[in-house]
Amino acid sequence: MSKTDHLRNVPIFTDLSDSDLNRIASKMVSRDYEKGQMILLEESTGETFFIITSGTVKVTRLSDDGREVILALLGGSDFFGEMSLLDGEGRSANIVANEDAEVMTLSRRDFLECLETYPKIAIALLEELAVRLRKSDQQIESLSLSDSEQRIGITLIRLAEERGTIKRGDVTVQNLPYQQDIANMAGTSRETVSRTLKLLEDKKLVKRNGGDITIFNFNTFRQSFS
Amino acid sequence: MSKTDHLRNVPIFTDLSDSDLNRIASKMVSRDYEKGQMILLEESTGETFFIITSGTVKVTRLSDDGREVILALLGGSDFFGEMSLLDGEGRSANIVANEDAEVMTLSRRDFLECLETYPKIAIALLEELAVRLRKSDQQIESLSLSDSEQRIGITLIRLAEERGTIKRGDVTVQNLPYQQDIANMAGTSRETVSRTLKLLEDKKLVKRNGGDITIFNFNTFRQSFS
DNA sequence: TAAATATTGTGAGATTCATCACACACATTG
DNA sequence: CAATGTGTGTGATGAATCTCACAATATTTA
Repeated sequence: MSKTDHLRNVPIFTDLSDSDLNRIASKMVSRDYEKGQMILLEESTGETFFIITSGTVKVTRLSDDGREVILALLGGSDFFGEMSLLDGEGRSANIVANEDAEVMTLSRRDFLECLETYPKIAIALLEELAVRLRKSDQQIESLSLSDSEQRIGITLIRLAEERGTIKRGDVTVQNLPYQQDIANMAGTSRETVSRTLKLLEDKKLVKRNGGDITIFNFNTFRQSFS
Repeated sequence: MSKTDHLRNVPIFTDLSDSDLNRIASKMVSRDYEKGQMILLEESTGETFFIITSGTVKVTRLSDDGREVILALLGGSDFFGEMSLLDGEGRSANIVANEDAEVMTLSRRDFLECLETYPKIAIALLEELAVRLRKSDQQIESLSLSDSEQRIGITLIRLAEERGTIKRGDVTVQNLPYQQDIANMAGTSRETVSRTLKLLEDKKLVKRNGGDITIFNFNTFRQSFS
């Protein structure tokens, strides 16, 4: 797939004409990262905008004592790096390749120029940030009010909505993240994730199979956890 | 103060000329709310953009059983309502007047037209959303990793940064919110807030005086809580 | 395939914190 | 002033869940 084709799939660029896409694509540079490799470090100032063309990355914050919070898992056509380009602050999160990943990058100058030149991009980006903010708010609510079973349920829902496949009302997520990562997404401990997944399986709400999980009756499941 | 003057203080409008500000101001309508009055309800679709001209409001989410999470306290020159205008989703939070408040409103159509007409507004709004997203991420981290003392400390820092007055390195916040509201901001219980504030006072980190609180050595305080 | 490593499962004890219950302080109101 | 309301302080208790320790699988590597 060409650079231009990749761009077309990114929500904030979908409104552009082919020639505009080409113009932007010509300014972008590809980079590869191996699993586990750090793409962006918390301390560095953000100078680059990234679009993921393959693989997945995780967006994290780390505490002094090394504990990790996973803010998001991003995959193909998702983008990141825009925050510090926009507000000029240093990075607030780390980005790590969760599996081998390929990204396209745009420099700060070119990115900001895009925003000025194509107001549609700015507006589409506003929409995207609004969606992210909304998700963050939901997560803050769930961390504040829900017990660990609920939070883990909600985390499964997030995963299912992002990478699940539907089949007759059931949703299967292949290659569930490690329990430690689920714990870091749900704000709980790895052991609690282990016990809770077993509990959900005992309740016949989900079925595990190797690294995959199937959520039965996804709509019902979702309702009972939010 | 005239409508135009109010607009000038709002970060996303600061770059505009007086005549542009006047144009926008002419489309805005003032409204008053009494303490405790609901400004926006979770279920309604957002059709209005709001700028606060006086008073404060709280942005909350409610669980089924009535427990509340306070996502933000907003005051003069802050704005809200933009999220559902941008992504078209229904509102995700409630807005309540925390004390008597006066706001200026802009209709959906006029707001979106502003964005198209003045790309600078769109870019400034992007910056603002980036800042908010950053704060949300910090809060998610603190809810995930910190104990209640830390979370309450961080909440005090948020309050101090938004409405505190500095004096020789100490910061005083006048009219601290009720303990129940602090609890709802910090994701803990009212009783824990009571005990923790006493603890912080015993440690000589803060001093309470009526409804006011002084944080000694604010920079040190901030460092030890983040 | 065996060995080594990584991931998951599970019991038991320690700990934090929410909750309940009620006392106390302070202001407001009839 | 009594009476009522609203916010705060504080002990006791129990439940949720974190942590530690180690066993059981699964996966990768030699």
